[in-house]
Amino acid sequence: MGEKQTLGEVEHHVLLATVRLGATASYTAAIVEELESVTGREVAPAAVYIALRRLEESGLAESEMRPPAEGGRPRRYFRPTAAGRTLMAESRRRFEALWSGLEPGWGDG
Amino acid sequence: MGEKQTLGEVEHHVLLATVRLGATASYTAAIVEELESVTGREVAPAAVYIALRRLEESGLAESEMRPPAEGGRPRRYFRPTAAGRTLMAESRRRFEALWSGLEPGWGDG
DNA sequence: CGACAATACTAGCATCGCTAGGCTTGGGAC
DNA sequence: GTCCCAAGCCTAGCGATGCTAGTATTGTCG
Repeated sequence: MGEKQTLGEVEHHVLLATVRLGATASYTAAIVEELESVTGREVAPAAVYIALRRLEESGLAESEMRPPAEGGRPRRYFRPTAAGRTLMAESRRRFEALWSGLEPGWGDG
Repeated sequence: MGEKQTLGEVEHHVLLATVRLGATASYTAAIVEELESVTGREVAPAAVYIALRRLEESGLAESEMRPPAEGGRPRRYFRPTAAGRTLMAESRRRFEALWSGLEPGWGDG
């Protein structure tokens, strides 16, 4: 049923951030910070959180509540499933195929 | 104000196809064929057409009806505006930043 | 204890992705 | 010419995604 074929841009970014951060650091606020620092674009925590939950619904990510090692209130940590990783890789392959032959900076002026 | 900040995956693909095809070949059916041959993924002509029209509404693409050089009924030819090219380049930069440090095939297994 | 800060979470709307069609028109058969 | 067909344009409308504006919960510190 919920066989998704495409990832939205934010969904894709958010999944990539969970990979970059790893299992011990990928909760909402850290993902927001990672995305802003790597891409330079602001993103609302709720947008990230909702994207993650909807990805979980469609089987592309999974999560668990867990108190951080340093102590403090429990957070929800996310990571992509195998299906999520496959879809990310396919999406990347499609973009690279379309970009190939186009100079990286051709649209800048 | 229609100041778009992000491109959907299909929107982005479709804009890239218009660039690849150039001004004399970028009408709906040709774009569909280009996308399928380059990305290997099927896409409906109407999905492409609607994406292009919505991009035009938000100032990221422009179009005109024109009979093809070979003769035949007029077609609508599309191309990205400067704003569209800028947004494509920014979106690409964000993806590459997030991908950097991750092997291209890490999600394949 | 009470206030504060961090974080999870929800509601709801605008935009995007897609399917299932209908409409128009050039060109060929006759 | 006129009838037909295929190419290709275009629309309606629904589910998925992106985002804003919040509320709820719970550690920690004074």
